[in-house]
Formats: sequence, C-alpha cells, structure tokens
Amino acid sequence: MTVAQKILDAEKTMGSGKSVESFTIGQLSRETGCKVPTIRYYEQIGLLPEPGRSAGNQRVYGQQHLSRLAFIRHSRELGFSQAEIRQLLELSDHPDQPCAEINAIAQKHLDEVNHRISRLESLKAELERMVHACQGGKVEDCRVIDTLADHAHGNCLTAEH
Amino acid sequence: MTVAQKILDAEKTMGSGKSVESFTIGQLSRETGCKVPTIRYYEQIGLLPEPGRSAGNQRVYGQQHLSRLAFIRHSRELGFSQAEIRQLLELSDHPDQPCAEINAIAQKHLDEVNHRISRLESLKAELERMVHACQGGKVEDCRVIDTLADHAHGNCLTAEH
DNA sequence: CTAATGTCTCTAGTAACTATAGCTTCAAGA
DNA sequence: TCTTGAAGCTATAGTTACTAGAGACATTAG
Repeated sequence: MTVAQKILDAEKTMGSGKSVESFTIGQLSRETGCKVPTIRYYEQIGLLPEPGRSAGNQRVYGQQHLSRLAFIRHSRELGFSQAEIRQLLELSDHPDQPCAEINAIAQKHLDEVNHRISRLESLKAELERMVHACQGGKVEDCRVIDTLADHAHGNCLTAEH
Repeated sequence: MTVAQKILDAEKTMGSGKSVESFTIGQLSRETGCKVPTIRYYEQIGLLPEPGRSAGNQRVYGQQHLSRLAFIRHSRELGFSQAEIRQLLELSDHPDQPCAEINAIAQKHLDEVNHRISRLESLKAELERMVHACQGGKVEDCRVIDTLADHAHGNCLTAEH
C-alpha cells in the first residue's frame, strides 16, 4: 500500500465496498477540464480544501475534491463569481439552515442571466445584420463600425474621416 | 475665448456652422457612462487618442472623442475584447480596404455570442428550476447545490456530509 | 537505471479595470 | 477679490480570475 493510499484511506472510505479512488493533480485536471495551475490557485484562495500529500510531497486528491472542483468549474462556466461560489459552498457546508439565502443568490443570478441573454440577443441581431450587410464591399460601405457607434449615441465614427 | 476653446477650434471645426463642442473628462464621463479613470486608462493603452490640454493641463475633448469613446463602450458592453476593438478601430481608420476582415471579426463574434446564448439559456432553465424547487426548505433539501455539482460530472456535493 | 514526464514552489504577467494619495486647477458665491 | 469645494492631475497599487515561466524534486515506463 502506497503512502498516498494510506493517506486517502485515513481521509475517507466511501459508501461502496470498493477501494478508494485517489487522483494526482494531473488526473484531477483531466477529469474536470480545469488546468493544473488553476487547481493550485483554487486551493490557494481557499475554494478547494488542501488535499493530502504523498511521501514525495505531491497532492493526493479524493472523490470529494473531484466533486467540489467539478462544482466550482461548472459554477464558473455558468458565470457565478468566486464570491458567489464561496457563498454557495459555505451554505452547502451547513445544510441545516433554511435555503432562502441560496434561493436569493440563484434568483439574483437568474435576473442577471435574463439581462445578459436579452443583451446578447440584440447583439446577435446586430451582428447578423452586419455580416449580411457587409458582403465583399469596402470598409467605408461597411455598417459594422457605424452600427457600433450609432447604437451608443447616434454618432457615426466614420464621419471623422 | 478660453484656451480650451482655442485648442479645440484649432483641432476641429465640424460641418455645421455652430460653435465647436468641447468636453471636460467629467462631461465625457457623464455623456458616455464611462468612469473618469477608465477614460484615462483607455488613453493610456492607446484606445482613445490623447486629447488637447487646457492652459491648466486638463484634458479637453471634442466630438470625435465622444464618438470614439461611445464606440468603445458599446463594443465592450457587447463583449468585444480590447484587442477586437483595436482591430475594428484600425480598420475603420483605413476605409479603403475590403471589409472581409471586419466581417470575419463579426462572424467569429457571432459564433461566440450564439454559444454564450445557448449556455445562458440552459443556465436560465436550471436556475428557474432551482428557484422553484427550493421553496422555504432547508439546504439539505435544496437542489441548487446538487444541480451545480451534478451537471458537471454526475456527482453530488452534498453527499460529502 | 535512465530518460521523460509530472509535480513542486515561487514569482511575475495578463485583461480590464478600480481605488487611493496627494497635489493642482477651476468655477461660483461672499 | 478671496475663498472654498468640486473636479482634475499623476502615479502607484489593488482587484478578479486566472496563466506562464524558472528551476528543483518525484514518479514512472522502458
């Protein structure tokens, strides 16, 4: 039995009878799609708990780290900030509290998401218009620049020339 | 006539017969919704050209700065990076070139926007489900945490407790 | 056993700002 | 005219969320 396995055995034995899974930082990286330095960074800022170490001082992760990291990555991808993720993780560490707070975070985020979607939808419309309007012409006939200037304050950037 | 007006008169006289508009950095900020330090930052990184100065060394902006800053802010809001905006501005400064490049930037951005929209739409669905599922319960019954962990790799974070 | 790959720490760099400190300038009222 | 408070100046440092590099030690495949 390796030192790594010993450490992990001491740390955790999961529900099922089969042997505990452990991961190096590289394996964790491959599993979650999160880069190695980013994993260390999450540990540094306290989002991810410090894992056990092997005899050679290398990080040894367990299933719980995998879950937590996956949670963090997924949340980040969905646009939650580190602060929000921290809140969610803290709340999840105290499951006896009412979930009103979590609900508030989710609701606030939902509002933001709706706002972002509507802005992206109008951007999409503009971009599609641009791409169709600007077909093999010259820049002076291209509406991309105008569109971006116009929609801000009704001014035309190309008028400067 | 103030020194500021002199500088601006020398810089620019617009098509219409009326007197040239000039702005302090604060006015520019109010007009565009862009914070004062951000305007100075844009000048520093070369996105916004250096304006004239008053006798007392204060920045004096003209209409063209307003347009350009509005363009930058609008583009930023729509998610274009500084590098992309720089490209667009450079292209707009050479209006004799074919607009294929601008088109490519817009198309690339359109692809990204579509991707973002679809991810935000599924996030929206998840968040709505969360908000509805989590009604006055306790955290341990709340699906927000599970949802965020599950969708990453099918693991349940709360199982750690 | 050696070579290649992986991991370690530490420092510094990136994008896109934002804030602070300590000063000068400007505009408006007494 | 003086003064006082807002606005502006420069310069530096902090923020968020990473990413990259240097140089040393660990692990693993052949």
